[in-house]
Amino acid sequence: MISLFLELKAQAASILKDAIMKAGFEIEDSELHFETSPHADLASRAAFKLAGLYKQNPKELASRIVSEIEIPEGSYVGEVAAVGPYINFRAGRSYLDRTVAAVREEQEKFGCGAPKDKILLEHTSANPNGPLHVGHIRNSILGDTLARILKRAGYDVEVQYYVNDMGRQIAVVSWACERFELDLSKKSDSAIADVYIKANVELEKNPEYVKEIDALMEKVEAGDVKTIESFDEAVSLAVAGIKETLLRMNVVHDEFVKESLFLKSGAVHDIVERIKATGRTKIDKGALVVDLADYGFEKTLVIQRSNGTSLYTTRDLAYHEWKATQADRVIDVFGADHKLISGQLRATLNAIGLKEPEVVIFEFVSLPEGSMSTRRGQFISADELFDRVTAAALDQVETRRPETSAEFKKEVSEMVGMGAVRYDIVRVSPEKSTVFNWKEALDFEKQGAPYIQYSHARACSILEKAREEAAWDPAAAVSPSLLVEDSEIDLIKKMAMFDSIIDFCAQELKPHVLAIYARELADSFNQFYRFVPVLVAEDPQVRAARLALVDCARIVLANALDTLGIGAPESM
RNA sequence: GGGCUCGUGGCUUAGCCAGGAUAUAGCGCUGGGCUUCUAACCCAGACGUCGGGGGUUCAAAUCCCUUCGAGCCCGCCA
Repeated sequence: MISLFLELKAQAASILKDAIMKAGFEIEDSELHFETSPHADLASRAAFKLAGLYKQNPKELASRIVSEIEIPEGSYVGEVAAVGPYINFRAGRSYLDRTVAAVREEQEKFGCGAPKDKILLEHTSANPNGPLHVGHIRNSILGDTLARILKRAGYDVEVQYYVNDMGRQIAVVSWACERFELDLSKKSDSAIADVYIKANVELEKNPEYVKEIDALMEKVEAGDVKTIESFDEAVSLAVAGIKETLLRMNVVHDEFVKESLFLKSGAVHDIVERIKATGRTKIDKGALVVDLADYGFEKTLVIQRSNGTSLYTTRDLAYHEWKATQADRVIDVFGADHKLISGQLRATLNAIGLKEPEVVIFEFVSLPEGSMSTRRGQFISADELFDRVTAAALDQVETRRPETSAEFKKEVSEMVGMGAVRYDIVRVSPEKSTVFNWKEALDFEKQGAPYIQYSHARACSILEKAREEAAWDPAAAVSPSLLVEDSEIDLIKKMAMFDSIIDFCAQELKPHVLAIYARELADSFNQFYRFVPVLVAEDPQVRAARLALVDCARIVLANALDTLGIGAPESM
């Protein structure tokens, strides 16, 4: 079904356009300039535009246009008024009633769009040389939330993690596993990081070891079975740990695709030949480089080392070629350090006539002492963050709900803690760089995930009580028109926005907008909760309508939380 | 040195691409509210040269120029 809010906007546009024509002016649809505003459900600045075109006073134009307004029977538009140069539209009763009905009908499907194209989304793809750290999870959370938004918007989304199983860093890991003992009493990715860090210290001290690393890489590229096996072993250990961390975050990948696949299949060789065929390549100090000057890149892109081996970039080109055949759209979530290389990757793909990925870039998360680095052992692991956050959440549950079972406390603290982490990261727009701070990460006394979850739990609690009193049937017919309090109307209007928010986020690839919406929705519900009694409402019809509204709020809050990948506890 | 991104009350942050109504919200601060459906809540208040300077425009946080500050990139690493 079509989005309620977008339908309201479409109806407002048509009404406004008719009135403008009747007033004797002409205007393009794109010049109606609708916006949401605190003064109206929809406000048009069209009078400003016409004032410029017809050299007249915008205030007078607005009131003249409004005097020509005719609202058709059954329209979602309730009233239109000129306030200064603005033309303000207010949604009518049918819009509110229709919203309540739609949420009750569609339940967990509310906000879902019509089926759309296939999208292949890649995110996280951290090197398997250690555990995920707090920088990586910005990628995971952004990517996973995006995937959830796109799915709800109607896209057929497949999510992939691209596993570097043959780069230089993995050669170092493999070399490290031979040289140092793995402490397998630890989580496997953390054990890998330990030896990887040691190996890097060793390599710094004795640069001649670099030759051993080079030799390993050449062997892998040549298909040496034993070396490949030892790489695989190390990679599997790291990936197993990474998967555990992702699972705890509620981040889902459909497929883990290994880089080496594209070398084995010959795809890397083939794509190098095709790039050569464009005449853009040349040999620079023995290495094969691509000239992308006409795409605005000063520096050439190296796609083959002087010893003939491939690079990450080369294999990534082959991976992207394959992805292009798998889906209508390809989306990559990368850190800011990939800005240049992803631009060069896109240019190269374009040069050989392949579909380019849409790249979502997020800026860095650093520590007060500087940027994070697995190699130098300077990072805070995601696991440590999760442990400390859920422990802090458990403290809260223990003081707030001492009477509950240990199992309940554990479950709720996991939901609240992980929700807090996800929300904290997704609420900030990706182009903002951030500095990680423990005090802030462990602080629940702010309008974050727990606030939204709490609103959901409150709604559930009311419904549970109503059920206990055997006085509520969720499917019973009600009259939404009885919902006339300001806070009721605000809440309904906020719920009606959900599908257009999903739509916007999917179009702009901006998950933080949904995070903000979810908080505003919780705000609206909490205000309703504070000012409007539900269970003790005197009129049974009003009580039934309000229970239906609480149920609607529960549904939309749950849908919003689900799209953010955050658990929705029924009690907390 | 060159490129990209960011700079909004003490702190965090929305709005900027598609310029317009008193600049968004949270934390913190001040004051108030649980005999009423979970107070992880609600209400009220104080706090702002939208980094600085110039320009375009009837109108600039938003567009253009310039300058300062921070982050990232400019590897035969990924």
